[in-house]
Amino acid sequence: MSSELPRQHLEAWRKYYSSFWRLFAAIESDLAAANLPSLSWYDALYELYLAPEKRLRMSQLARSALLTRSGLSRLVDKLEKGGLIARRACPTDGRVQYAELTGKGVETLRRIWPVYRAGIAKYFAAHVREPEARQLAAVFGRISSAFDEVPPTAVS
Amino acid sequence: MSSELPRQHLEAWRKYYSSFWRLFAAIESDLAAANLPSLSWYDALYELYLAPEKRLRMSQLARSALLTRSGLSRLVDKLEKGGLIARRACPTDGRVQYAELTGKGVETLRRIWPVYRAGIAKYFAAHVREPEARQLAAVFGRISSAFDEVPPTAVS
DNA sequence: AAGATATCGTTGCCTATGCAACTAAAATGG
DNA sequence: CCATTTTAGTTGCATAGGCAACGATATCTT
Repeated sequence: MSSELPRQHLEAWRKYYSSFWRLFAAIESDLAAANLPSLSWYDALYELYLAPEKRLRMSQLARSALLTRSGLSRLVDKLEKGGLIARRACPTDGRVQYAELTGKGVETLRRIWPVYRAGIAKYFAAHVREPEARQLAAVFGRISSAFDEVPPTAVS
Repeated sequence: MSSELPRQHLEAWRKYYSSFWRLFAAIESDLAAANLPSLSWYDALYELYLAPEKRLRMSQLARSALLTRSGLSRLVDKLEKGGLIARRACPTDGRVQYAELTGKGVETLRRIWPVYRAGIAKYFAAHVREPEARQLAAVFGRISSAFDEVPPTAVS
């Protein structure tokens, strides 16, 4: 377990960390200014949009949308109240609920995207050259997928 | 205003975004497991640690710690209650308050750092080669500093 | 097949933090 | 030098989201 942390890496971390918060705040602020829902709504809707039949189990949507199950449950309440998704019972397992994207949900996604895209372009992409973008995708792909590895079964 | 968003850049954004949340959650979770304060405490304490005389005005600390002034005000309440900082009035301007790091604050910073560093190493640095780290620092430095530019004076 | 255990989603409760309104203290300007 | 405006920090109120406990259902064990 490398608790080693070279100077360059620490520097990279610090800039990564602070740039993220600033980017995030700037984009959220643009969305709010346009009277659009926040990124957490977008994330959940988009995951459903990508899913087969535009629906996912609650707990899987939670994972995809980077929330806990309880957090997701409440988010789904709001999305459902707004008519953006519908809860559907699973016919074969009485415990599971599906969240299914509605037409209105798709429409909302389409209203959010232009503003979100503009934010990504303005605050992020404008400062990243194409080869750098490829590199970032590669590096963060590795970092992210390390979390997907099978969790060590108790004592690994 | 390039609302243009090339494929590579979008891909980089998505991975950047999701890897950040996972990293952040993992590190926070490690800190909580070690009975240590969260990153927001660390960030504020560390900014004070770097500051001349280990103190900053509230509003400047807010900027540095990536919080709003109101959020910072409450954070400072807790840090003060824990004896990690002290509020000090400014002798020349009755409106300003300084937050000043105490010895106990420094000590807390030192208790947090090993766990934080291990998290950065394990979840982030382990997946980043040295030249990549340099590149990340450069790119995120550019992104971050774009936010420091003089704000456009009303109509720019 | 019945009891024990595990899993899924929801809910109670708590904390963090943002916005807008407020107070006090400067700064400005007439 | 008083009146207005600006600035710094704090506070009321609201929302987001986590943890742990719960109820319902499914799976496993004997």
